[in-house]
Amino acid sequence: MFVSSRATTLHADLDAFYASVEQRDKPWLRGRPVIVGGGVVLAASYEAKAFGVRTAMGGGEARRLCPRAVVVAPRMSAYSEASKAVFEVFRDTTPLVEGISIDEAFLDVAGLWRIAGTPTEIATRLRAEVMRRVGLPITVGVARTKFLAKVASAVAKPDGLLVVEPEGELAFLHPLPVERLWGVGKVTARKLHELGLTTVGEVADLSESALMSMLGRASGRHLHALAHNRDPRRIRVGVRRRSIGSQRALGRKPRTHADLDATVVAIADRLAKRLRDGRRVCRTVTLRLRFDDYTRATRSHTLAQATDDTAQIMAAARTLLRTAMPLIHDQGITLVGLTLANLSKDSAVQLAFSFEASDTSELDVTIDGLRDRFGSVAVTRAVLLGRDPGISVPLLPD
DNA sequence: TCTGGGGTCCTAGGACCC
DNA sequence: TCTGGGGTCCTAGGACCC
Repeated sequence: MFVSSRATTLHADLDAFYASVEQRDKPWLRGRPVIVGGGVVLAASYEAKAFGVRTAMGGGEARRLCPRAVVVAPRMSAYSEASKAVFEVFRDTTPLVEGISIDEAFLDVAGLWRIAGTPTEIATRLRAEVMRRVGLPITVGVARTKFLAKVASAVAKPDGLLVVEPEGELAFLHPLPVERLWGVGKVTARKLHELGLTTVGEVADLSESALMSMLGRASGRHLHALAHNRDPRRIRVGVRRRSIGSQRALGRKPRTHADLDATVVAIADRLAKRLRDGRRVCRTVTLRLRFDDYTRATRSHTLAQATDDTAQIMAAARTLLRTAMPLIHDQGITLVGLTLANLSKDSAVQLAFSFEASDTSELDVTIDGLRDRFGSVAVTRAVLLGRDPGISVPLLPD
């Protein structure tokens, strides 16, 4: 696989995104500590972060750390509009944009040298354009791999630009704390600390098999690769969502089955609409519950046929809720949610047929027969079996 | 200080098929 | 008759990310 030998991958990440939008739209908030969201912190301005306020922190602790902070309610539509405007700037820079979330993306600028200059020049211009056109500060990391570009932007925050040239990769990466590795959260960090490992360089000194036995096959392999800055992933455009979900926190008030059922029905209705808006169908419906001791449970059901029908999704969700009721009787329930997964395009209601044909003309006849019955039929795979058992000749590429 | 809402990917066991 | 290995799908749970 081709991997650029130069630093041509950009990771662009808006700074304290929600809080920056609030400060942009409300000038009196500029220069002051701002917290978006009341129950938990959805975003904190850098003035608030200076007091130790962090995303996902409980609201009470945040206010204790920074009593002067202005707490504002989230305005999701404003953020989504700002995000769209920023992504327009991204796509005006290069068509190779891979969005990761509402406020960050990878950009591949490898082919732009002649028309747009060096990656550093492109990144500098990108930051200025986002500020000029959308009024928001953004940090850009530039490196040879996606992973390192993301680390670079995290290190350069806020309102910064950091280019890691190929010669300086490991010297940059190895002194950093293990928490900088993608995929190292609280649990993995604790495991590594218990083994006396605190820096990326110390992880890089371990063999892959040692890491695999400590952390499991996939994460061991993954961390070993990242610690050596091996990350062959290319930038991909147009990646489709694999699931959609919605959930509702309920507080600690006791809920009856009827309350929960009504909530599940409302969520199923919303999700089915989103599914149809996105021209997708789902096969798997998952009910998720959270209890007052913060343990969780899920119950899922996979339908025989993909659907976007509200009634069908609702019925599956209500059945799951009934099967989960024994769990609910014992404990208070504080959250209920649904996830729709196994998504495909709604036009791709797929039927699989298997039949034998002794030659291609017989195959054609059979396919014509299917077309008569089902309208359009796309043949996605056919295998012609030879006379000798065990030999198969692919008729069409997969 | 008690904790939102949106996602992704991995693991492991069991059922089932060849 | 006994034994087996591989592959796929489904379900439940968990870690992680923004």
